[in-house]
Amino acid sequence: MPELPEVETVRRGLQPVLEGAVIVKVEARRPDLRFPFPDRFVETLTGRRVAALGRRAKYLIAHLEGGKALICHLGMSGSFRVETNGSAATPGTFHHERSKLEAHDHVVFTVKNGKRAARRIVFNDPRRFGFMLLADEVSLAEHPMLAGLGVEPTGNELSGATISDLFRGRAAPIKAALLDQRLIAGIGNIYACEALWRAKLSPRRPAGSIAAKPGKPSARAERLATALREVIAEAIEAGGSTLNDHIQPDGSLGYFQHRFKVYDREGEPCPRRECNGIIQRIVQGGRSTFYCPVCQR
DNA sequence: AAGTGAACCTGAAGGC
DNA sequence: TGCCTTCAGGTTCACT
Repeated sequence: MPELPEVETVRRGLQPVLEGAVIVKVEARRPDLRFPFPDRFVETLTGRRVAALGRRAKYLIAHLEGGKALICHLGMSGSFRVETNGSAATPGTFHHERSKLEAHDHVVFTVKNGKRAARRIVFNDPRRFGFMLLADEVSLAEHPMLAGLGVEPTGNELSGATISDLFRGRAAPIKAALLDQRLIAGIGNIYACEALWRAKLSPRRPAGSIAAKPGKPSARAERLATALREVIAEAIEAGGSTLNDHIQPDGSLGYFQHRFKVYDREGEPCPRRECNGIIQRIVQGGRSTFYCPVCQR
């Protein structure tokens, strides 16, 4: 389920565990995820200290001392959990046996941070659409997975003018354009639907139809930019609020419960006040789209 | 070139 | 109970 907000929540959860820690052990428990693990995957990571944990769109990037970086994607079903290793009252009692590994636990990192007990960080991914790759820090931005990514929908990078320029001349439905990572990077199926509802824009509308002439403002593009920034920011905030000491009580990270306005609400009344519409489900590009045909134009 | 649909893989849920 | 179909928050590739 990871879109940008979930990945950012995972990043914030792992950051205090990983940053400054040394990866003392790596286990790849199968030869591949979506892609084969790169050559010398385990050897390259073992013994390296994590300098920083970053994110680009839906990619997690662990910057390692020594010039390498680990690029992770969670795919559809990937998640990390940090093993708490018993009670906090008995530090240093880390157990090395793999007694608690579960189905689809594909990668196990053991990290040691200063005097604290070693901890295991486990990557679980039933569908194996996730992947882990290695890159050189100096050419990270040119890595094939990152080079073509579009603008980040966080902060102030994404403006109405930017969307107007990106969408101008495009005949594809605006919903499809939002999912195109080469334009805006990090929007997934849920937040595309949610943002379009907030902006009162029909997902069927051609993307180019909200663009203004170059240099002119577009009220629709401005609405969409604001909706995207807000829905992403609120989701990150909600995710962060679920983190207790950066680790959820069950040890898992990143997946928060959120009540969506239209996503997965086919047949329910539109939650917008003074709108009498009923949420519809349509299929665009093979993916479900949920929207209100009354207030979204 | 841009747009659409299938493919990758497993598990959950619903219909019969 | 069990078998079948459909669907799932992502990306890539092949085809029109």
